[in-house]
Amino acid sequence: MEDANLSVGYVAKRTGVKVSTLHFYEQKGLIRSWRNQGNQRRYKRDVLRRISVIKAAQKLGISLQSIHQTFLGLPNERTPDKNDWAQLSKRWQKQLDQQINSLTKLRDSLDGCIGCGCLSMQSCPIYNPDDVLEEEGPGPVILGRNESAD
Amino acid sequence: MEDANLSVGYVAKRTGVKVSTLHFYEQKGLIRSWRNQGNQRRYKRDVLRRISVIKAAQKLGISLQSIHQTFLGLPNERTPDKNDWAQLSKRWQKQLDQQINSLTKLRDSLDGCIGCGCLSMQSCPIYNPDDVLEEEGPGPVILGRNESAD
DNA sequence: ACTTTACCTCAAGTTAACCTGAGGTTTTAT
DNA sequence: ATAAAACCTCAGGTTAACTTGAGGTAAAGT
Repeated sequence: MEDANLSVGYVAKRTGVKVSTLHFYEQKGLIRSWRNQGNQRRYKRDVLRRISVIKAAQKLGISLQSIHQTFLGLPNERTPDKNDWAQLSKRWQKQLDQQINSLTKLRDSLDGCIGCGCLSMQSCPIYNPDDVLEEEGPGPVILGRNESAD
Repeated sequence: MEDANLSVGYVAKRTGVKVSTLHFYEQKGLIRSWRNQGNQRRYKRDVLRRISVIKAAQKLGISLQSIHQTFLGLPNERTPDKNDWAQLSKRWQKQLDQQINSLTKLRDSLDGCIGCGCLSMQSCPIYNPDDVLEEEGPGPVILGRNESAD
């Protein structure tokens, strides 16, 4: 009953993803399996959690790539325990916080900004909620009072 | 000075998108242009706002498709005015609100949930922050106290 | 006038995240 | 002992949102 060997079909049903997706994830290094006599995949139970974590992370807009990166922090030898997962959770919470923050700013400025006459690609909080000004270009051009901007 | 005819290059520089992207958007019906003598694209000034709105919406995770849909609400004959844009803004604010809500729930339940023993594909708030239970399948299977779930 | 620079079109390539199908083997159910 | 259901591999397809490139015209700078 420990470390049962689950079939793809079972895992697929349990997690709601397609078998092909499991193949895909395996190929991407996100999950692992061993093979039985007849070359069929078998999984440990922790694959279920892995997959649910993948799904969760995807909801946050995190790419498989970066999920993969994060998973590198998990132990390979032993089955990850609560602490291991909790750490991932922490990481993603930060990301989540930032995302919520960005979106909140965006929302708060949306009405005032999108409807106003000052929409600027370079300086508008809508376009640049937080962060990155576009690098290139001969200096910021502001849509503004100086030009009609509709 | 009204309804100036802007070139692709100018629009590209102003908005920070590539010329090819403008072609692409036009082909998708998101922006419009007319041609000059030499068959070159010319834009009205409102294209700038359109593009910034596209960018904004994309930050919200809204697809071009649905942006296109929303844009259908804009007047085609006349240049959209503040009211027109404000209405779009309203729509997206709702979506934003929901998104923020989802993410917040997700964040709040993340630590408690991902680290616990009850992670369930079907019922866990991580996996289903708000909404949709997976349709298919012979009834929800819960990872839980009944089975070791790591 | 001449040479860059900017545009144009159309076809094809790119990345992410999967899905589909063909052709063949293993398990499982009866 | 079979037939059906589940697997396997590998190649190629799909969608979104663009980007790149080839081959050629137009506009701008000097």
